[in-house]
Amino acid sequence: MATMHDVARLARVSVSTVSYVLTGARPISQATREKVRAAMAELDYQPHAMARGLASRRSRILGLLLPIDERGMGATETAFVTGAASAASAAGYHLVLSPVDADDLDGLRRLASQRMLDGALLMEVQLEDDRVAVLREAGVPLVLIGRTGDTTGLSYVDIDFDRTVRDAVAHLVGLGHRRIVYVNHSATTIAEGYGPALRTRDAFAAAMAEHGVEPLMIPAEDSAAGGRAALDTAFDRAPDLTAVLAMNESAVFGILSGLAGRGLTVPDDVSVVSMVTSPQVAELATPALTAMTSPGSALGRIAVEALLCHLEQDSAPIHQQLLPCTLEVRGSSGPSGRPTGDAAGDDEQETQPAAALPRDGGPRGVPARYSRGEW
Amino acid sequence: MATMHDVARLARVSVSTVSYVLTGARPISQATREKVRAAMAELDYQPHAMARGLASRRSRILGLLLPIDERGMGATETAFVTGAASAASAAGYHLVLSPVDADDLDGLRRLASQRMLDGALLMEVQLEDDRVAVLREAGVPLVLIGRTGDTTGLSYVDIDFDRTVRDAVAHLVGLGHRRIVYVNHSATTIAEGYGPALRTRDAFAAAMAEHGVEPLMIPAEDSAAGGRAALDTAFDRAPDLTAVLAMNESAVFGILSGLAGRGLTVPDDVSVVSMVTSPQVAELATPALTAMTSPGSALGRIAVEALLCHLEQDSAPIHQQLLPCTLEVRGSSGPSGRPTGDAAGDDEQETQPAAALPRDGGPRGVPARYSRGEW
DNA sequence: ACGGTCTGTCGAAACGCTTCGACTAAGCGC
DNA sequence: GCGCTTAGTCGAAGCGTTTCGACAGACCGT
Repeated sequence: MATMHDVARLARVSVSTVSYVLTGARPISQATREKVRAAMAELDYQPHAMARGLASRRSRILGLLLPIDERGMGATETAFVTGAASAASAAGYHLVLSPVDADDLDGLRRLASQRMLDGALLMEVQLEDDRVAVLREAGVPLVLIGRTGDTTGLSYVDIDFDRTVRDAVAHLVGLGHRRIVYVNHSATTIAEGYGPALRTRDAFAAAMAEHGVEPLMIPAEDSAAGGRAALDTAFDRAPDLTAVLAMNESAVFGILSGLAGRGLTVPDDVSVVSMVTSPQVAELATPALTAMTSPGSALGRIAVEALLCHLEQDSAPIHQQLLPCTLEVRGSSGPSGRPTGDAAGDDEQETQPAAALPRDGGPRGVPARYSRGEW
Repeated sequence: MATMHDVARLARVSVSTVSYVLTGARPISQATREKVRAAMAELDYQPHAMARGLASRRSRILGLLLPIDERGMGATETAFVTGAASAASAAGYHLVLSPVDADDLDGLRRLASQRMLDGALLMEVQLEDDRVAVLREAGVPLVLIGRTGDTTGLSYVDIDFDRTVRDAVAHLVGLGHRRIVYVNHSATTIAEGYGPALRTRDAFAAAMAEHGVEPLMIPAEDSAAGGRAALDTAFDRAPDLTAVLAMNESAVFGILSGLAGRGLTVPDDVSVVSMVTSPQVAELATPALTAMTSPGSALGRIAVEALLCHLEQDSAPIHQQLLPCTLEVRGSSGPSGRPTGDAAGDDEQETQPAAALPRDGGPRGVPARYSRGEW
């Protein structure tokens, strides 16, 4: 392997000159630069990552800290990871996958003190997450995926659950549905303070209230059986339901089969919309699921870019961004045929001032569902 | 951050002594060792990864080379990745995720010459894969996930497709099925020489022949619609079919819905077995899919361990290992009720000598399906 | 008492790069 | 023509480890 010395010798310049050609840290004349470039090409020179890292104190390695999660990653997380990896790679960085047990704070501290990571992405952030404090103390620039309860001074990217739920509810209300059941994660998951479950619960209540209809939430275990059980409960408590909004990818398949078991057709009798779902999974169902498609890989990319900003100039402002899931209408949602016969329900929607819409929301006064393509 | 110098000063020894305490490369007296340990603890010393890497010429970083694949990773690949990451982490190594376009050989060469990777795992290996040659030239120790056509001198781990198909077929034949259709990946995928599609195709033909029944393979696009289409073709060509074995996770859901559309019940009228499937996905279907569960995370772990062997002692023998998917019987397979009425079909199975079983196969002479738990 | 092997320790030279200070010319305003 | 800045280059000092050769002493058989 050729080193910088070899290049310098061949180009008849000093090592530092070669380095400056590479990094651009100081001006180098056109002529010299070309000589050096030629020498590098001839020797097939590649800078030695470790040496560069040691000297410059920057490893060009980013850490993706994922909790060791026995049940494994879902499609959304996977998309996130690959998105982050591509973005890092495109920027000339490497992404290391570090599984750290969520409560192995010592392990995390050790990892951080090895000075191998220029920065880190923290996945599956809890509302209260000690890992954040550990990494901050260790001086590791950080971007969260998800949010802690208190986000002051922290950069994060997360799904805009509020907007996502609103869009989903607007879609269903727009189709004439009034009795909509929200199937959330399990009761214990909610009790543990799992952010997405709590945020969507509240957003659902708010969105329904804005449309003047009553919210009903049912928790469900993350499984097909859990979904079926939740459906039974749902019919107990709201026999006239015409639509189900489900947070829970596994449960939604149980709901589908539960409906079929009751002799109900989707979407003619009951509409089903799945939250935070990947197209691949949505297409598995019959009919294919109308779903809020998670911005998995975009989240990954944005998180990496935000982190890189912090690295390039440490005065960079903190980056806090929410991305909504986008509605993709497939076969599992349709007009409500049954109870209420009233036109569409646009009026209720107007009662929500446009000011409540997130930054990039459509033109003022236009309800969200019209400003977003429903391909 | 404390350095080795600080530790050495505090412990009143030389830096090299500290180093020897850490690496064990030379004997150090009990007393000194404890002094040094104490100093390290007091200063909260952590070795600097880059410096160590530069001096020792070993980065303790492994690369996971995954092709940039727009349609993303499936559950099996994801499990593989997390398995590999945990194994690496447990061994004190880091795993970097390097998305490299499958035909960007220059990019790969560049990556390899940065000397950042001690070794690499190559995912989604094709039957002909130039990346292998590139990495070998660059002198990067390598373990393949999957196999090239010619595997001489190469270490790999892969799914034992042959055995997996055999076990699946044995399960169905044992249930009395005679007319079994194999739904493979798409015709173009097969034409491109995608290993798993070819290997399972051949294994299916062989397994069926051993049972004295005629094989029928239908290619299908990787989608629910593709599965439905394949099912139509299947019924055209074999109206009396009683079982479907499907390679293709997406297609299998289409097959299920296609069967329902024809008024056929699973498993009473037709049994369905899915190949290389994760439990999570299998549970989504109704009824839950009897499936060959892929050993995703075990593959990852084993691959990493094999790679580490090559690093520790470069004389290590090449490691070639196949892991079968394990049959998990759920609700989608059952006894064939319809055409043939003959007992079970054990006799045909015995014609395959046990010698063909891989290393850890059950006791000799016992058919595979009895030696494996069917929980 | 004498080489000879071990054990335990040290100092210094790498490892391959970045970066700082210094120096030389050249270009500029006045 | 004077000092001043600026462009372009060099040499050397790190960065924090590992590792090699050297060496002092202890322990051995003879």
